[in-house]
Amino acid sequence: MSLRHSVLGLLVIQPSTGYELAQRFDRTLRNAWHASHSQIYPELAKLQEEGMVEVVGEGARRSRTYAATERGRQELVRWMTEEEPVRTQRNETAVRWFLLALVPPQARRAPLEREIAYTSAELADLEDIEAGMSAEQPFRPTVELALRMNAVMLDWLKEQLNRS
Amino acid sequence: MSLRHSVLGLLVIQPSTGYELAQRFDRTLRNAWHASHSQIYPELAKLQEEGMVEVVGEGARRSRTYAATERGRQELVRWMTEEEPVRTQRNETAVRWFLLALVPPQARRAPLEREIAYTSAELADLEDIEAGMSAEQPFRPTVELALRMNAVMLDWLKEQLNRS
DNA sequence: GTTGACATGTAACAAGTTACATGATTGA
DNA sequence: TCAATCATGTAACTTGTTACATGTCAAC
Repeated sequence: MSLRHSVLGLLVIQPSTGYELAQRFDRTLRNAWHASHSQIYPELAKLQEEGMVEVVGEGARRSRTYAATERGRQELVRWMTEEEPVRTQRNETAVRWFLLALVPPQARRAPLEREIAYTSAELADLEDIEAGMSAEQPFRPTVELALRMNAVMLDWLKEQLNRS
Repeated sequence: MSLRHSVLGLLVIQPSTGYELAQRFDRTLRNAWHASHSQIYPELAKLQEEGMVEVVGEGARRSRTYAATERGRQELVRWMTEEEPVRTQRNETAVRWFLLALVPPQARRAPLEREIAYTSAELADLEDIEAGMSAEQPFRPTVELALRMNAVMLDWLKEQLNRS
């Protein structure tokens, strides 16, 4: 269950409301983990009960801003250093790319062009994020990795298109 | 639900028993989708009921070999070309790499070395697979993509280690 | 004969999605 | 005042995991 450690990590980086966390999952963890608000709110309640997070502010529209506690920060480091990673992945896009060879060549163009459009947009997005980041930002390396991976993917997709 | 189309795809590539499918998920779809036998067997039963797969042979130990039917093949192509891809991903390894910056530099070496070991092994594996593949194999491009991505990841991990 | 891989299945539980529900605030 | 976005929550359902259960076959 990476949900709890993703939430914990996001809150260590920056205190947020549940609503903001849902957005941050979609923006900064897009290519790593997905969580919707219906999962986030109950998880925040559980984490609070366990003393891993606390409410540090209340705003408009009954919103509560949560932050990780010292205990939460320690739990995150423990998880990162001591717990054996679960290597199972779920990525429908990767499944589709793998199965591309099974689509007859004439029908391959459409899905390939769709994937090229998607990946180009992702790449452009990452370039914008990188451009707005100072060199010392602790998360810059993560963006750089995503950037390199997306560039490799886009190249590959274009090669596949040229061959069909 | 990519389970059904992953199963369908694997069976189009090569007829298999449920047991073999479980192994193929772990080998060839490692970085795309995971499924365990307790999910595969009921899914095969459902796919058979719907005429997407059929039993093409029975072997030792009450094993049944399934293959995709024409209907199954058509459904797979329909899914690949017409259905809007679900872009949500779940990848604990990616979450961990993202959160690396939150681990104090002194504690970062251990997880980084573990990830380097893991990624090197994956890369070596992929190189073996590629070496045993003829140039015309329809799935060679997929292996090449995985190879390039793993190379990028390994480079990145080594950079991170050098910086900490 | 016994260990390990092959082979299939179900049940209980946990995690994740979709749909339902409600209300506040902002800006056009 | 109306629509969009902010904001939180729960319920029903689907998907996925872990544990339980059983039996076959080959090699040592």
